[in-house]
Amino acid sequence: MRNMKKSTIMNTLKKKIREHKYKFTTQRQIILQAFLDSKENHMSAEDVYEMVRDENPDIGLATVYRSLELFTHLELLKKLDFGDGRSRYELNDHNLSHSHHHLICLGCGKVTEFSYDFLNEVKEKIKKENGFDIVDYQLKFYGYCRDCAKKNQNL
Amino acid sequence: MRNMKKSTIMNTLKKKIREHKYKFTTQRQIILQAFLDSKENHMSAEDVYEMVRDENPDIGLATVYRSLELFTHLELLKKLDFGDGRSRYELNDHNLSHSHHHLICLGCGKVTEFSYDFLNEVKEKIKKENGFDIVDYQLKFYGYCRDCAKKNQNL
DNA sequence: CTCCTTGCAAAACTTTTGCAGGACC
DNA sequence: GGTCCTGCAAAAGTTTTGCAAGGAG
Repeated sequence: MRNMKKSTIMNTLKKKIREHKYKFTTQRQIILQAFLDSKENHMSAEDVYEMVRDENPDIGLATVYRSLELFTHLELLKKLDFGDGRSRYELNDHNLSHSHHHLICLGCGKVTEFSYDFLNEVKEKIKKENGFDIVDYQLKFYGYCRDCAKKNQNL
Repeated sequence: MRNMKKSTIMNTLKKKIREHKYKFTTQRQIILQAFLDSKENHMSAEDVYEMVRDENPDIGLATVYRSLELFTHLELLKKLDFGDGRSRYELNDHNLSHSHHHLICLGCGKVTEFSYDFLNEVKEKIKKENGFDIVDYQLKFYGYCRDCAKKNQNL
């Protein structure tokens, strides 16, 4: 998905919203556009609100929250938690078996992405042992990034 | 750790608190005891507060929050997030390579625990590729438990 | 005795909600 | 035109903080 043209992605998102009988409003489009344009991959509601105000200063924070909730429900976004007291969101690339995970630095708080496929082998095991059907999963690693590991050595 | 006598565990926790030059106050002991006694493995601050008031009605909610933060910092507890808007805590059994993960049911919200070791193989890879030193990790699976999967079929 | 810790109350934040007006299809 | 959606403001809920009094070592 990251390789596609932004306008193509927007059309896909638009289609998904309409398929579910929701309206593709200006506000919803602007919010989705923010995710396509942002360099920050993990935006909080407040981050989105600020980006979106540049485009349309009249938009309300409640609308941002309502849209993020809707988009998460429609699986256009994934809701993440990095333990900093607010929820964060990223575009959902619908690639379950090749999804990425997050390396969260305990020193500087930086979040890096990391690819590693392991779901399929575990999925079967969990189904058999627990009778639990996995739809999605989240894997977070906590530790120290290169820079912070270096700083720790100097203490 | 789950197999040890509670009093032995409490002594270990006490020792750890004192090692770090913090005081082992009555309130801190009562809060830790709540974790040892609770049948609920994943307590929110409010859950802890309610358990603890039975023992000492004068304890303040702020004290609970401050203690949970301290214990997490000392790695006596692990802070978890199941996406229900409040943080939850569990005893940290310091068994990184045999740690457990959580199966969160999207139907009924029930959280089940699940053991699966896979850290060691990934740890090296991440160190080499990203220069990132892993200290801890959290793995959550979202899906449908046996009961809810059955209900879904009947729709 | 000296700090660290606590309780209380207030504050700070994030997120949710009610409602009247507006926009989409 | 009917219904869904938005903005505003207020509310709700969780977590944090300031401060004076109290307790542990």
